[in-house]
Amino acid sequence: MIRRLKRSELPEDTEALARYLIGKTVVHKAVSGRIVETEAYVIGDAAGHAYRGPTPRNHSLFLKLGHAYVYVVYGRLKLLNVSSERAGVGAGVLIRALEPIEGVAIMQRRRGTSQLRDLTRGPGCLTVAIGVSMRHDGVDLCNGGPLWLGSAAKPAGPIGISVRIGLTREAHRRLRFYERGNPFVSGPRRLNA
DNA sequence: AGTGCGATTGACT
DNA sequence: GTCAATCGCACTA
Repeated sequence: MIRRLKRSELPEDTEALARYLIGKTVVHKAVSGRIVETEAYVIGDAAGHAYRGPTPRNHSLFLKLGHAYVYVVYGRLKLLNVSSERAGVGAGVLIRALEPIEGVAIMQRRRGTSQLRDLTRGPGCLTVAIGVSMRHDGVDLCNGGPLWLGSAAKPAGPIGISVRIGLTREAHRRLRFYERGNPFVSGPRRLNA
C-alpha cells in the first residue's frame, strides 16, 4: 500500500534525492504513477534554472526540500520538479517518466490516447496525465495536500545512470537516473542500456 | 521595449 | 530520422 512520504525521509542532497525517487510514486488525487526516470539539477549547475539566482519563474526551486517546481517550456509543456536542499538553495529533481498505477482511464482521457506506454513516458506527457499545471508551482508535496510523493509501489530494480537529455550546457554530467529495462523510461535507446 | 530561446512533443518523410 | 510549433521569461539596451 502506498503511504505519504514524510519530508524527513527525503534525502536533502539533490543527486541522492534523484536516485531515491526511482521506484517511489507521485499521487495527484485519484491518479498515481511510479517514478521510473529522474534528472538532478544540482547546486552550481549551469544547466539548472536556479543558476543565475532567484527570479519569479524559478522561485520554487529555492523552497525547502519537498516542494513542487512547475514551469512551462516550449510555450506549452509543463514539467514537474521536486525542490531539494535547504530553503534558500536553488536545486531540484526533474520527474521525467512514470509507470501508470491508478487512474489509467483518467490519464487516457487527458492524454487523448489509449496506449498505456504513451500516457506518462516523458516529462511533458506525465504532467498532462496526472493533471499537474502551473497551479501546482510552489505547493508543498509533504503537507497532506492533493499532490504528494508516495512510498514505493514495488521496490526499484537496477538503476541506470546517463547524461541528462536535451541540454546544451553541462551536457556531459551524468545526472540522469532510470530503472533499467522499464518500458516507461523515455530517452534514446543508447542512453538506456 | 524588443528579442531569442528552451530540462519536448508529435506529425511527417 | 528530421523538423516545426509556441510563448513566457530572462537578458540586452
